[in-house]
Amino acid sequence: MINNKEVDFLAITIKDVAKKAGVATSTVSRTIQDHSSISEKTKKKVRSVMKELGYQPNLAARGLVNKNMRTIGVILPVSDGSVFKNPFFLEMIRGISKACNEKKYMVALASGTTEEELLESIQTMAKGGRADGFIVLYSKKKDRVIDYLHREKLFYAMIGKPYEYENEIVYVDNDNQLAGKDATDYLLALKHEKIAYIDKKFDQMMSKERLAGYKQALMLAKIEMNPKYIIQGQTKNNGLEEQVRKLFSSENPPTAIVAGDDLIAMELIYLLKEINLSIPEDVSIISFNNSIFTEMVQPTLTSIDLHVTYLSEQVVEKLVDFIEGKQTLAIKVILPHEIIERKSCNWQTGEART
Amino acid sequence: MINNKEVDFLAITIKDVAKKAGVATSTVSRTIQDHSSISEKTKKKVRSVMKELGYQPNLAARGLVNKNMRTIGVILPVSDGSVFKNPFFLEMIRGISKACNEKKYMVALASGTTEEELLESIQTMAKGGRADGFIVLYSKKKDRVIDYLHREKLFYAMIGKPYEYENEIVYVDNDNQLAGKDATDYLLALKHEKIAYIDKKFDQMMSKERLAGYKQALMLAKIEMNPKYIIQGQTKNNGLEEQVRKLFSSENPPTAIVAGDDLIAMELIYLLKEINLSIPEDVSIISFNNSIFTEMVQPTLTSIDLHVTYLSEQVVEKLVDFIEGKQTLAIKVILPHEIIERKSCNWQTGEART
DNA sequence: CTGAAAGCGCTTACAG
DNA sequence: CTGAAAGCGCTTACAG
Repeated sequence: MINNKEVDFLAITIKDVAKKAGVATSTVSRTIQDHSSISEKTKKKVRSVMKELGYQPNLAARGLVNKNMRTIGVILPVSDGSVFKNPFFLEMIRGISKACNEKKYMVALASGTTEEELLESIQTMAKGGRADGFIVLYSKKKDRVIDYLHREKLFYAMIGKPYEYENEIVYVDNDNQLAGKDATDYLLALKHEKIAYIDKKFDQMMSKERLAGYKQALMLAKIEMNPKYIIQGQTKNNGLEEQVRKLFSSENPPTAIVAGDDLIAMELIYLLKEINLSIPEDVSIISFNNSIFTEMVQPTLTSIDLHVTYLSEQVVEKLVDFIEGKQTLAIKVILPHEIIERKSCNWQTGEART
Repeated sequence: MINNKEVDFLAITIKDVAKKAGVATSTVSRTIQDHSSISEKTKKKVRSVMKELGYQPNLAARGLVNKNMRTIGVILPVSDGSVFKNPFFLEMIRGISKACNEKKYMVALASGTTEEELLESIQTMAKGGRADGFIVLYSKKKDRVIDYLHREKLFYAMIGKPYEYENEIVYVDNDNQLAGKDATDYLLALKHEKIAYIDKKFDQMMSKERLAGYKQALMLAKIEMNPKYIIQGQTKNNGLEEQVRKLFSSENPPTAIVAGDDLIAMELIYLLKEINLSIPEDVSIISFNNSIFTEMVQPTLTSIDLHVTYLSEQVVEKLVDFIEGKQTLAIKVILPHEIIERKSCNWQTGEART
C-alpha cells in the first residue's frame, strides 16, 4: 500500500524547532537537557514549540555524538531448544524491559542458534555502538560469551553467579546454596530423612549451589547422604525418567524430593503418579521458582520464590549505574528467597501438615 | 573497577581503515557495500585492512544518514500479569529474534505496564528513528497501539488477525476458524456429540474464530449447539473453575472439550480429576498450541500445532520486505495447522482410540 | 544567558 | 574506478 519513499516524510528536527522558536539549535538542545544556563522563559517557549511540532529527538544522531545509545543488550542463552522453553526467561525479559523503560533505556535482544551466531550478534551490537552494556541471563561454565565481554572490557552484568571473573563482574543472584539448604531443611522439619535431589541441567551454576546446600543441610542434620538419592539429569545410559523410576522402585526409596525447578517438579508428579505413588502422602516435593506452574498441578507445589522480577530490576539498575559511571565497583547483589507453602509436602508419616 | 571514561578507547572508524589502506573514506564505505564501481583489487586490500583492524561499522552513524536502523521493534502486550505468562510469547520472541539475526536486523523490545507506557515506548522508538518497523504480538479490540501505528503510517505487521484495518495490515496467522473446526471434527469423528468449548480470554481474535469454527463443525454435523457447553472465561459472578464444576455436575455433562490452549487444558485436567472424572475415559480433551505442556500432563495432550516458530519467521520476512520496499501490498500469510495426537482423546464410549 | 561553529562516523551525489 | 566535499541531526566547547 504505502511505498517506502513516499512515507519518508521528513521528521521534524531540532532545526525546525529552533527556527519556529526563534532561537539557535544549541538553545533547543540545551533546553532538552534542561541545562541550568538557559532561562526559564526561553525553555518554556522552546518546550511549547517542541510540543506543538511533536518533536522527538533522533536517537541515532544523539548516540553518534554521545557515544551511548541508551540501549542494553539482553543476551539469551544459545537456544538449543530445551533451556529456552523455560518461562523463567520470559519473566526475566519482562522485568528487564520494565526496568529499562523506567530508566529510559531500550532493550535489544541478542540471541543465536549457535554460540558463533550469538557472539556475532553481540559483536555487532557492541562494536556497532548499538548497545552500551549487556545483561547475561544465564551462567554456564567456559562461556565464550563471557570471555568476549570480558576481553573487550565491555559493560555487562549477569543474573546468576559467574563461573569465572567472579570478583570482577557485576551480578545479581539469590543465595542458591542457602535456598537449597532451606528447601532441604523444610523437608527435614517434616521429619523426612530420605530426601532425594533431582535436577536436569547440572551445568548451570545455580544447580550446583543448590545441591551444595542440600548436602550441607543433611550434614548439619547428621544424616548420611545417599549418593543414589542424587539424580543429575540424564546420564549417557539412562534418561531422567528411567532413573527416577528405578530410584522409587528400589528397596529404600526416598520419601521426599528437592526438585531443580517447578517444571521438573511437575514432571516428577506425573511420573510418580504413574507408578502409583501419592503426593504428598507417599512423597513430598519442594521446588524452586514459584512460577505459574505451582498452581497448575495437583497437588499445588510448595516452591521457593526467587523474586525473579526484582532480580531483573536490580541487574538493570546496577548495570546502568555502571554504564553511567555512578558506580565503578564489581558489585554483587544477593536477593532473599522465600518458601511459598502449598500442598505438595507432608509430614514423613504421610499425615497432612497442619 | 573500570571507569566509564577510561574504557572509552576510541573505536576504530572508517577513517582509520582508509588511512591504513591508503584510500579515501568513500572507497572504504563503498567496499563495505560491495559497490560494483570499486575494483576487486582495491576491495581486497581494504577488506584485509578492515579485518586486521577489527573494524565494525558504527550503526548509529549509518542509521543517521540512511534513516534506517535495521531494527525491528517487537511490541509485547500490556503486561497485566496474566497474558504475559504464557510461554507462547517466548516462542514468538525467540523465532523473531532468530529470523532477524539472519536478516541482519536487530530486535528491540517495546513493553509497558499500562497502555500509556507502552505507547510512549513505541513512540520513542518510532520518532527517535530507532526502529524501522514493528511487530505486534497480539490482537485485541480497540487497540490504541494499532491506532497509533496506523495513524502515523509506520511500518508494522501482526501475528494474528487484526480487528481493524484488516485489509491494510500485513499479518501472519493461522486459519483459526478452521483449526477450531478441525478440533471439533476430530472429537465428532470419535463419536462425541456433547462437546464443550472452554476458553479464558475471549477478547482475543483467535478465541473468537476458533469458537466460530466449533459452531460451524457442530452445524455441519447437524448437532444442536448447547449454549451451556460454551464457557468464555470468568463471568462477573463465576470464576472459570466454578463454571466448569457446575457444567460437569449438571444433568447432561459433555463428554469432550475443545480447550482454548494447552495451559487451559492442563488446568481442566486437574479440575476434572478432582471431581473424579478420568481423562480420556470420561472426558476427551483437545487443545491448541502444542506447547511443552502437552507432554507434561497425564494423559499427554492431543493438541493442534500452530507452527509458532514458522509464524514468527514469516512476520519478520514480510515486514522486512515491506520496510525495504520490496513489497508494498498489505499481504496476509496464513499458515496451516496440524493435529498432534496424544493420549487425551478417546472414543465417546470411553474405549481407547486405536 | 545565548549563538556560531566544529565534529561525531558514516554515505552519496558530483567531479574527474 | 576513485576522491573531495557536503550533509544526516545532534551536542559541546568557545565566544560574547
